[in-house]
Amino acid sequence: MDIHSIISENLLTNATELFGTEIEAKQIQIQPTKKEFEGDLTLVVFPFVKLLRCAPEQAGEKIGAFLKENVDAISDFNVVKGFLNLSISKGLYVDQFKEILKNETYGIQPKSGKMYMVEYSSPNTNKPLHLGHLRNIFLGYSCAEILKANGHEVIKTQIINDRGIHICKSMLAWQKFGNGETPVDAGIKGDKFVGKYYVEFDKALKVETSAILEEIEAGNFNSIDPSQVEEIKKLQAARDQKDEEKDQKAIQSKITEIVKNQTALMKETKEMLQKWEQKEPEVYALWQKMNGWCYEGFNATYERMQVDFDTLYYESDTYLLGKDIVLKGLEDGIFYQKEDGSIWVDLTDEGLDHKLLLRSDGTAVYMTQDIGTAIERKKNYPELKGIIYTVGNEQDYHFQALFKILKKLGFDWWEECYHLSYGMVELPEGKMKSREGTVVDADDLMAETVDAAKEMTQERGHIEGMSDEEKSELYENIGLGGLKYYLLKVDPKRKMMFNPQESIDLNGNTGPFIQYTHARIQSLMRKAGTIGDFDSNISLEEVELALIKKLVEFPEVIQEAGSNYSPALIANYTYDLVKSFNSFYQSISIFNEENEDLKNFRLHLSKKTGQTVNIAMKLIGVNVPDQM
RNA sequence: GGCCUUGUAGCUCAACUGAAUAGAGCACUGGAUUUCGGCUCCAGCGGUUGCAGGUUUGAAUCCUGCCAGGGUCACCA
Repeated sequence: MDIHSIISENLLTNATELFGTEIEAKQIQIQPTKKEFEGDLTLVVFPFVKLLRCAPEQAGEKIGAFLKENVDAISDFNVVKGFLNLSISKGLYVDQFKEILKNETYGIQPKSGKMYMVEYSSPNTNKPLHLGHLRNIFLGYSCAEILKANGHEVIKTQIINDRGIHICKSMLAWQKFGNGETPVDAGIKGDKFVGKYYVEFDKALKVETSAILEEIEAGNFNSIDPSQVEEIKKLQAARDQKDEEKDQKAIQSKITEIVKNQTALMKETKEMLQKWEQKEPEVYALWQKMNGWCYEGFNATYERMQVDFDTLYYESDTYLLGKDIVLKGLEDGIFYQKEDGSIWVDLTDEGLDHKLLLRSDGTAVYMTQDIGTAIERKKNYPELKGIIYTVGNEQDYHFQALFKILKKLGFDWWEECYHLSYGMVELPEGKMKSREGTVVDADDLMAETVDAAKEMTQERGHIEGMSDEEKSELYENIGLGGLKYYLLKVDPKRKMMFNPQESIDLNGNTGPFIQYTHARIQSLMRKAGTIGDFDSNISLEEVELALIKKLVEFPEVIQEAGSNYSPALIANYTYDLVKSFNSFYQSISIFNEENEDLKNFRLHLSKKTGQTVNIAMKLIGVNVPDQM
C-alpha cells in the first residue's frame, strides 16, 4: 500500500477519536509538498478546522502529532498556515521503489471486466484525410489504449460515411470526365484520386451555376423550374432593397443555393442517389469500385499512422436500420410527422429543439443513421459499458440530440454514451478551408515530418551499424512520434494551434526529446549488462528521491487519463518524468560510483524509468527507439 | 439573435476539478561539464489569469454582467 492511502486510511478509521465525528474520504486532500517548504506530502487542514474548533495552525499541529504517533513512515511534520507538511522517511520510498521494480507492467491496471467501444476517424469516402483527422485518429486510438491500460476490454471502430449525395458527386464526375481512368493509371493514391473528381465536380457545378445566375440577372428564367421562379424574384427584390453589402450577400447566397439545385448536374446527381438506393447494378458497381479505391488509400494512411480497428460499421448498412427505428418511433408516438411527410422529434423538454429525423421524401439524414448505428452496436455487443464517439466539437449539439433521442426511445444505456469532443486544429495563417486550398493533407504532413526527422538524425544521430531498413523505421518513429506527441499533449477539449515549424522542432516538450532520453537510458543498459540487487539502506540524493516520487504517480495518472479520456495527461506526465530523469542523470555519476548498492540502485532506477516511458508513450501511440 | 464554448508570460501550453508565492517549453540573457550519448543540466528575464462585481477561511477555477474570439442553430454529412 502506498503512503498516500496509509495516511487516508488512518485518518478515516480514527476520525471519531481525532475529530469527534466521522469524515468523508473526499475531505482528505493530500498533495505533494511545494518545493519551497520542508516535507514530502501536504495535508490541507482547512476542511477539519471547524470540526476541531480551533485555528488552522493548531488543527495542523494536532493532526500532525497524531499522524506522527500512528504512522511509522512519517518522520516529522511542520505546519504553515493551514497546511500540514509531512516528512516521509526515505527508507519508505526505497521500499516502495522495490515494489515497483517487481512489476514488469507497472502502471497497467488489473482487468475490470468492462467493455467499451471507441469510435474514431469515421471519414467520408469522397476526399482524403487531413490534419483535423490526424488529431481525431491519434486521439481516438490513444483513448482506446488508455482504456485498455485501465483494465477494460476495448473495441475500436469507425462509422464509414460511404453513402449520400456527396459520394454521388465524385461518382458522377468520374463517369463524365474520367474516361475510365484508374488510380494506377494516374499514379496517385485511391483516396486522392477520388478526391480529385470531387473537386472536378465542384468546379463544373460552379461553372454551370454562375451561367444560370447570369441568365436570371438578365431576366431569363428558362433554366429554372417554374415553381421556383417566384421565390427567386422575391429574393432578388429583397436583395436590391438592402443597402448593406453584408445583407445583400446573405440573400444572394440563398439565391445561389436554389440555382445550384436547378443545375442539370445536381439533378443528375440526385437521380444517381435514387438509383443507388434502388441498387441499380451499374451505379452500385461504380459505387463499390470508387469506394474500394478510397479504402485502399485510407488503409495505406492508417498503416503509416500505426492505428487499427477491430470492426467497421458502414452507413450504407445502418441508415436503413435507422429508418425502421424512426418509423417505429412514429407509430409509438415518440416522434411526430409534419404535413409534408417529414418526421421530427420534439426535444424541447430536454432543453433542445425540434430535430429532423426523416426527409419528406422518406430518405435518411445524418441523425437517422446515427440512431441506427448506435442501436446496432449495442445489439452486437450487449455487454458494452459505454460507447465513446471521437468527433469534433462542431458536433456537440448533434450528439446531445442523439443521446436524448436514444433516451426517448427508451434505451437506458443512453447515459453510457460519451461524445469525446475535441477542438479544431488551427494554422498560424488562419483556418483550414478546403475551398481555399489551405488544407494540410495527412499523408503530406506525415511525409514532411519524417523527412525532417531523417535529416536531423543523419546530422547528429547515433545510427552507425544500422541497416537501411532499421534506419527508415527509426526516421518513421521519430517523425510520427513527434507529430503524435504534438497533437496529443494539448487537452483534447481545447482548440489548438498547429505550427509546422514547432512540430518538427525536436527541443523542449516534444516527442523526440522523450525518445532521446529513452535511447540514452538504453545505451546505459547496454553498457551495464545484468544489474545486481541493492540494499534498502542506501541513502538517497534529492534528485533520486524526486524521480522515485514521480514514478510513484504513474498508476494514478493512468487512471485519471482513463476517466478523463485525456492522452494529454499521459503526455505531460511523461515529459515531467523525463525531465526529472535528466536532472538526475546530469548531476549523478552511475558507473563511477564505487558503492555497488548505489550503482545498482541507480541502474535499476534508470531502467524502470525507461520502461515506464515506454509504457506511457505506447499509450499515446508513440514508439520509443533504443538508439537514435 | 438563441444556445454552447474559449480568453493565463511576447508565442505555444499546464495548473491534480476551490488551496500556499499561478507553473513548463519556445524565444531572449548568463552560466555548468577532463563524467556514463550536449537533442543535456542550472540560473535569470517575463503575469492585475480579458474587464467589473459577487460567493468563500481561500477563486485562473463557482455565480452575475460586460468586452473579444470560435462553434452551432439545414429536408448537408
